[in-house]
Amino acid sequence: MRSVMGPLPERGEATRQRLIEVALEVFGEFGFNGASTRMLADQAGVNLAAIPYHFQGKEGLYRAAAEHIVDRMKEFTAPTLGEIEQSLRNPQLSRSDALHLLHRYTDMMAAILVGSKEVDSHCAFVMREHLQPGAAFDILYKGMMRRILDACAGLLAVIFRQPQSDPIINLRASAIFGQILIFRTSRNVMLRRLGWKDFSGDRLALIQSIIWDHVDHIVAAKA
Amino acid sequence: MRSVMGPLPERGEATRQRLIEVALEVFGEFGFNGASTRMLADQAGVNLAAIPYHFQGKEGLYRAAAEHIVDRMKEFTAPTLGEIEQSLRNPQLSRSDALHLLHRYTDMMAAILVGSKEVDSHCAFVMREHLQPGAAFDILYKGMMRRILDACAGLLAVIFRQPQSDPIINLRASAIFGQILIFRTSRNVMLRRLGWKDFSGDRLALIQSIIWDHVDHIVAAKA
DNA sequence: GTCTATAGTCGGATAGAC
DNA sequence: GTCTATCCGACTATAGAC
Repeated sequence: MRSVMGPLPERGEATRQRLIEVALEVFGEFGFNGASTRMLADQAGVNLAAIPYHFQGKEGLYRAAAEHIVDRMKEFTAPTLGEIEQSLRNPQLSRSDALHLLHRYTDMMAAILVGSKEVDSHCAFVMREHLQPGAAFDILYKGMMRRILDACAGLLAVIFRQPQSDPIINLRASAIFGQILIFRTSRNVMLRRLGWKDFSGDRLALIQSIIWDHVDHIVAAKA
Repeated sequence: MRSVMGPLPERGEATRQRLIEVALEVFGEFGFNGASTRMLADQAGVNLAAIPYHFQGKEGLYRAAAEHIVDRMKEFTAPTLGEIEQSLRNPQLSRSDALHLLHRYTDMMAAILVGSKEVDSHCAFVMREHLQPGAAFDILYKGMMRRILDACAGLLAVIFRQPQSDPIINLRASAIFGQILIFRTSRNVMLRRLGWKDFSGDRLALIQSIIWDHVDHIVAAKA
């Protein structure tokens, strides 16, 4: 009989998991200050005191949520980013191969940033931390943002035949990434203008094709 | 003698002005929840009770700050946007004229969004409200964002010979605008990657030239 | 590991003197 | 119009029973 054996050893882990899941949503929607520990505990169905116990406080839970985002994002991006990184290690990588990889890169990033409803709160979390770097900025930058931008800059360096350290290459990479990111940062404005409810299905495909059309023209003249 | 005549009638207006100035900075830096009425009152050098008295509460001050941003932004953008709007009313506007206006548009928006340190807090305020629409979203959207995007979409409609209502034109306008906006939304990431302290002077000019290089290639094939 | 109860702090708004 | 004093609610964190 369980009742005489005390709590299951896995219960603590389950409580941690539930808190992190809820933290992603609640911090994403309301921000660090806007979210209260009561919200978090109630929505996770756990006791208020579990937060300081498992995470040494509200900020610890916030950091744990950031680490979880990095892990999930790695799952999504690892196949494409890994292939790009491997290709970039080959000094004979051709421009047409780099172009092809860049196309896969923009499609993948758009699918994640524009299309995925699952990561809605994840993105809001990251955007907020971008805007006002706090306890989780380093976790997010070193864990994912740097790698994502490095991949784009690396491909552009091959296409433009410039060193990747060139600021211009990095600025180009940022601008190109901005074409994708705006559909996330200004999602509410876009949807309102277009009279759309979301960016799902065919609409994502349309956005992907427009972004690639733009990127293709940007790099075509040099390739 | 002033002392027997009570407070100056202008004092109330001065208090309002100081509160709004401080509100722009403090709400911009800490967000609505992160900013406390005590911060706001202390930093403005006014009494705590002045906030509910003049603005019917914290949220009223927040809305007043949003209206102030709209007014300031109109000052900056009015010359260029006014000219674009006037040109667009001419049904014979040529593609090369539209192209020229688009160049002025991207340069102006980049100067404001990337370069201007003065509006640092204004931008943070707006970005935050984009991310999580609240009491000020309508004020900002109807007061400035709509007009800014309409101008870009209008020019693209001429260049691409498509109706401005076409979703594709609006998606293109958004993507182009995203190339500029990312230097604001991801400013902290960019500066960190480049090892720069800010985007002032020559660096702004470099960013403007890269953005126009991209936009020019995007639209050149069709013009 | 989880719970209740509570401490201690800080939040925004208000009443009433000046 | 401004100020002080204060209310009351919400917050995070903790102590201690189970």
